[in-house]
Amino acid sequence: MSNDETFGQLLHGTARAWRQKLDQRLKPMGLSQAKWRTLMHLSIAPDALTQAEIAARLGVEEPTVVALLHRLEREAWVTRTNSPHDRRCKMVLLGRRAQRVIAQINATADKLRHELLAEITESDLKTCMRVLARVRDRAEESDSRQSATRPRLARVFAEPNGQTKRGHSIRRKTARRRAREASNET
Amino acid sequence: MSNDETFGQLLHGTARAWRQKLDQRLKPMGLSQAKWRTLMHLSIAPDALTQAEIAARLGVEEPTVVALLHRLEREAWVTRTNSPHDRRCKMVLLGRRAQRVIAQINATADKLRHELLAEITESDLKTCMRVLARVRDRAEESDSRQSATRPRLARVFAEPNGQTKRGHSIRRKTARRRAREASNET
DNA sequence: CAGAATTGGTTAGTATGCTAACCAATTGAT
DNA sequence: ATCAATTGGTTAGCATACTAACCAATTCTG
Repeated sequence: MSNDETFGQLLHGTARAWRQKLDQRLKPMGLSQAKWRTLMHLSIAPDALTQAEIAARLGVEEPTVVALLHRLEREAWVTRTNSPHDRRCKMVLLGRRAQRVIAQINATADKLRHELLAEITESDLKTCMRVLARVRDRAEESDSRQSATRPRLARVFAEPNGQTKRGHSIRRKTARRRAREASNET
Repeated sequence: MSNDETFGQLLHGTARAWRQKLDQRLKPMGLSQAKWRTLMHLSIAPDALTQAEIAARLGVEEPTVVALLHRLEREAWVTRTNSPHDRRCKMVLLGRRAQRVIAQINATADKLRHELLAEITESDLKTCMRVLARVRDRAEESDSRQSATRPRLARVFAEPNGQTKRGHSIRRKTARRRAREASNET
């Protein structure tokens, strides 16, 4: 009773501390975790992304991305243009500024990661990640059915598949399946 | 490279999914994770708590607690009164409403916890928690010194000046230690 | 004891996240 | 071809968290 009890606290506390620390490190560069993650996904993607794709990759809802991109655009990190293929879409592009410093930014995040994970055994880390993935999947399961109107959140990870002819038009469902495969979490 | 890379994502994704799920379950009762956690700490504590103590137990900053208590008070979950011993302090008390349903609320959270942690080996869980605790502690370490004005986090390190005049005045550090003991994380 | 430092609490402003409700465009089904 | 459903994006409104700046009370120090 008291031992499980702590898991939630611990999980949140750790996530919070991690985010806090990363934000602190990125701050001098005018960034935060959310912004950095967005830029990273943009820099990894072979083509420009739509907002929906960004949302999927970040694992957040679209309105969140709208606000996030507003801030990023305001600070000239990204540009948004209408897609010529689908007038509903807006393609998001890295601004020059971001392109210039992206490597440095990623290096910062990498460094922090290695710092925080130093001392952790490879095997322990694996176990931990397996547990986390399992818990996350459990938590994301629909409690019973919740029909099927809007698809739930799809987590997507950057995968360098150079195709996507129409580029911007990855279906959510497809993206989700792909993500799962690419990250062998299932 | 790609395996560590995911840890941050996984950590946040899991925490997010967990919170989301708990919020979803608590919603019918008019609660959220943050509110529930606050009520839980209040119900566990032997005496009324001050806002600073609540902040320490929740592991968040004081302004966050202010807003949180505003909402809880507005919805009649708690009452706040001035401390007779220290005119700076406000004691926070559980309202009748909360007292009545607190057990049910906790049961809901417990149930979710067991659901999400089912299938996880006792040993794996232990490992995972050990890793998380280690990572959190690493992340909370001050990078170098961070001056000395206000203590940074709620996880505070004050002087062992054991006074505690009238009992209600538990120092932050004490609160922190207590929290740790109560959840046997250390 | 007087001034300095610390502590409890608040406000203001910002960042991230969510849901609900909506419009416009595209796709699908008949 | 047309009407319904889906999808991309937005806005509005809320919840939760932070930092910075501040006031008031208490405690510490010289």
